[in-house]
Amino acid sequence: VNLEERILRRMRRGEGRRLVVDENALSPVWHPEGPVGRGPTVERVLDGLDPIFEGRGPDDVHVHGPAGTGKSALVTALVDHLARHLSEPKDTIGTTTRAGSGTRLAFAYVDARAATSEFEFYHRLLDEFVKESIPRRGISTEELRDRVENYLRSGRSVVVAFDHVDDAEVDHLGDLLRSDDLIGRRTSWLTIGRNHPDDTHEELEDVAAVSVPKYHRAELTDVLTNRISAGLARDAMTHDQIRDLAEWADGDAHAALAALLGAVDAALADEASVIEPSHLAAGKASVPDPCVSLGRVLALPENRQTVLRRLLELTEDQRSSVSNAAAEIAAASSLSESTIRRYLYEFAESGVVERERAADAGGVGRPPSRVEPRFPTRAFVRLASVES
DNA sequence: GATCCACGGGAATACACGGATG
DNA sequence: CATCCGTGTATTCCCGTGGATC
Repeated sequence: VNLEERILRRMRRGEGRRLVVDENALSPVWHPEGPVGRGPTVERVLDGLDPIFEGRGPDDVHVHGPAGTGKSALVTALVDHLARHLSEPKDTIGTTTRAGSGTRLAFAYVDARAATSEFEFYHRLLDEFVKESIPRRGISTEELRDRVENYLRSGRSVVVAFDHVDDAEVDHLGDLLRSDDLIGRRTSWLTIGRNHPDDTHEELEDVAAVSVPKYHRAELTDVLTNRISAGLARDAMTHDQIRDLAEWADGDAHAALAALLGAVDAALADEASVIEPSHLAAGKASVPDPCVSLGRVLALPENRQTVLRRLLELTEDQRSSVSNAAAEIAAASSLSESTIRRYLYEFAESGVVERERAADAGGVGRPPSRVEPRFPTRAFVRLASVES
């Protein structure tokens, strides 16, 4: 047997085995540089931002629409491109102003899921504006705020895209939008959320709203086809399967991608080279019906993600009460049982898990509640597998 | 020495149920 | 019968402490 043949044989084997070409392309929390479709929506957002093209700060805009409609994808791509074309290179803080260059613009994208405190918010903002790295310890929130103001002092205008405003509890959002100080005056907000502005924060009431419609089945099929041709081996999925997935997801791209990744996970566990119907079914089953977005779960601190991962390893039985689950998890964790219990209640509060009143076992006292995950389980395990 | 925030623990409150009380 | 009480859990709320980092 000659070398050529040996190599060809290896290649064939490798090809058969390689179901996934680029897992990133399949991830529900990854956004392509150029979103598929959504052209008219982009236009309407740009209409709202139009003054920036004349060097003025625009009025606030709120983009809203149901889950999985590509809001984040659209806005991240937009901010990215705008920054590339319209903003000046990042400055160091003390840099003196160039005279006579008109209003200077800067853009920032902040995810409320990650920036949960005022501190995190300003930190992220500075990170977007300024070249030098900002310390995370030993510096006060006030100090950060002052630095932001300082940055704005030289007449800059900034456009801040603030994503997921109604999804986490951002009580400081109100203060920010209403604030009368330099930050309030020189900042144009591009907020993104599920709800119509009237139902989100009172500060958003008069803001121009752009609504993003749900994907039609054909559009979602296109989105999926794009992702799949980039992420999976050729012919790993049939066109019918893709259509079926799009129909099942009912316009929710997030759910579709989460199920897809779940299906891929199942196929890999099977060492299969194509997605079988059973894999697709397993993928769908790994996305519960009321289901929080993967982005929210992955934005949780590492310790909590670990707890969630352990939770998924428990049997039905072990999840039959909060205390029970907490005890089981604590056994294999460095965290105390009481902390884990608190986490579980927090998860329930934010919808990441659901507490279901157990069919009462006739015991004395308040009946326990079973713990059910409400996030895409297989996709989560795949994406969160940052081993320690 | 300063800062933020994750941990951990415990107090307060809610709920379920059976039984006693009016 | 309606209400209250006691007991045992479940759940929520709150806050001091200390780690890690600047």
